Amino acid sequence: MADKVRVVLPDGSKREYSSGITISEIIRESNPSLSKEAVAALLDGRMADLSEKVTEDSEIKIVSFDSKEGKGVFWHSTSHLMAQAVLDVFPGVKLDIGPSIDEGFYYDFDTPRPFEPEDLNKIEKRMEEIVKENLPFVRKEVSKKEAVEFFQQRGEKFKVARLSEMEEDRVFLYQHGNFVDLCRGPHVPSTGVIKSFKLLSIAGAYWKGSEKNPMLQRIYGISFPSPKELDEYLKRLEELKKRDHRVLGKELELFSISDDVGPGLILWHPKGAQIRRIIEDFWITEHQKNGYQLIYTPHIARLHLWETSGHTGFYRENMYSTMQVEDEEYQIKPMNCPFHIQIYKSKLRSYRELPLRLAELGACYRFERSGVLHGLMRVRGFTMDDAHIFCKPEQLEEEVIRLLKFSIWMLKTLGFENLQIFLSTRPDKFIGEEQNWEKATSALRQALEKQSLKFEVDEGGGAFYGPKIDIKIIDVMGRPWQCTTIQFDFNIPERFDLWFVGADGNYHRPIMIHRALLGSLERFFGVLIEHYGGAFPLWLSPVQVRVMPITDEQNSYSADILQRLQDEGFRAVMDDRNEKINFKIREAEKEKIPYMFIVGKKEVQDQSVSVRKHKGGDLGKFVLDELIRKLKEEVKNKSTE
RNA sequence: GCCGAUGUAGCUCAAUGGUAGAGCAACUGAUUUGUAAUCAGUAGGUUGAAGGUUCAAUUCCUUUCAUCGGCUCCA
Repeated sequence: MADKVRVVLPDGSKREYSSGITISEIIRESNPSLSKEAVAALLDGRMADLSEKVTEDSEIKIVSFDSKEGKGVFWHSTSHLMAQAVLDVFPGVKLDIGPSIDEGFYYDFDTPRPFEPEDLNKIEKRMEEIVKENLPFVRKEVSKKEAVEFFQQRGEKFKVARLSEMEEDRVFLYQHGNFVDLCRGPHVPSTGVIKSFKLLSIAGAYWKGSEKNPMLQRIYGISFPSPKELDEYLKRLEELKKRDHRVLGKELELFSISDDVGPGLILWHPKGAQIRRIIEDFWITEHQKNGYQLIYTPHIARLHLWETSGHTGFYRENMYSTMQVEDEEYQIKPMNCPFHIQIYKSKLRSYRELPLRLAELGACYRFERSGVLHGLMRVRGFTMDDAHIFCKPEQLEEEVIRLLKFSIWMLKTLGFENLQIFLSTRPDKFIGEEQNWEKATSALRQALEKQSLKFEVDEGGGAFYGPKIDIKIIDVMGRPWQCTTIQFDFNIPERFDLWFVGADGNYHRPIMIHRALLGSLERFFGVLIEHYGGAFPLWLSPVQVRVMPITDEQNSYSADILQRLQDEGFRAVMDDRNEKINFKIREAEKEKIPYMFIVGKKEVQDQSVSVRKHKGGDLGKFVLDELIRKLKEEVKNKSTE
């Protein structure tokens, strides 16, 4: 081992240190301000503890809370901190694992009795004490055998079970105080770094996520380097609560779910239905412009159809039971594709007809387990904005390019600028020819690359019947939602024995693409509500203008304005109740109506309108004609401002 | 489906083993009002449902339905 090591520092400069110096010493010496930020380090690109010794020439980068990795380290360390507190407060509890997640961390425990909400306070109190003790996290390398013995002795059967599945011979233990956990690390230097945390919820979670395994108790939490950041995070949670589509759906009278009707079944109230209708009209018009033909298909079909499609096999658990009609079994549809295929099959198809694009807003019913239902986001009855494209293999790529363009344009028009694209490739279990998979997957990839779209590859994430592209939209709160899905299907054309006559006069198998752009109208509406926080842009808003006379002397003038607005095609209403203008404004603001037209004596006198914009305050007086022109422009542009 | 929590007026919430109360909303009346709540009055409940314990249950117990947070799954 050399006496001296040459180290490339985070700022790119090089320095010499005596061998065995720790990373944190180097950082503290070379850049004290960085040392405060650092939660861990990258040592030659490998995640390392700050306490790790440097014994070779190497490059050091710091990992701070600002980065994804840094957050992971910080949260993971907090989960250890919490686990210690849990063991201190509830002796006899057994440990499973406690990773960091996208937002925060959790730890799974095996407990004699479930945790109660008050337990979280007790655990938090103990955590605070441990933070004050500022215990260092110490890393120790041991053989797997030693680790097994150690945890066996402590009765940590889940740890032992997980260890026995690991392939490595050498494993790492992390200790702070009397708490020892099996862990790859790295960790923050000491418990004192974790200044600010909150335990958020308790949940049951199956061991290793499988229903066959026993259920453990999971505690979720979040932590930050400063109380201020925690505060901001909790405020964000509040904001999310306010935007919750279930809350807004009720407040704004958009939709409801009735016990008497059944869980997961949506009642669209007039205002929600109005928005849906606008989206549907938009969708229909644009599909027609884009070479789709609209169709309608029934809600039920003979069970036989679903046997042919294969759904009774691989999709059975999501299907409702059949109903008996004149000694025939009928099935309510979980998908639209078999119907669309019947339309394809209704006559002999020529290559000249391809690509054939059949589109339908089709209502589907799927059985979802009671525990997974969630407002509009996860329901049992929903409307897919579905289409099936039948094409020749050589048309694939162009078709996918068209699809991507169409989908992205539509999502952006609806207000979603940020998208995430995923390409899912062949899973282990698949049907169809391997070379077809190759062709199709490369068509998808090429289509993405030709438009220089950024995408992630989900290896093996495709359906068993074909590869796919998924597009997720990122809403205004930064959350991803799955919408568009473009899936190839090698299965169904075979099963239904689909053909077209080629230019060569021979029969050929068409390729089929399933696709949905918005996903389902229900889920998309849910996302839309949360994205806009219920304050829809003018073109979507169920009520666009509310005309509000100040006293009943202006009622007739207001009625004229209302009539004019309605004649011009606006969704306008009048509030001529015997109330103060402040009160009317307050209600209109709460209902998030985009424009309030206020008319009093002055406006009647000079035949004008005072305009107030939702959240925008008083815009001043306008001539009605000019105003109508402006608003029409705003609707036409589908402006999201 | 599983684990836990919750379920009281349209909404948000309170209360006690002795037959439920507030604010907002609704309705009625007064008020004629200038950019986020005018005042007064009236009405509103088989306390999610069913069963049990008890002299007495909204409260305790059992079952059930639904919702919420998760697990699992997905448009």
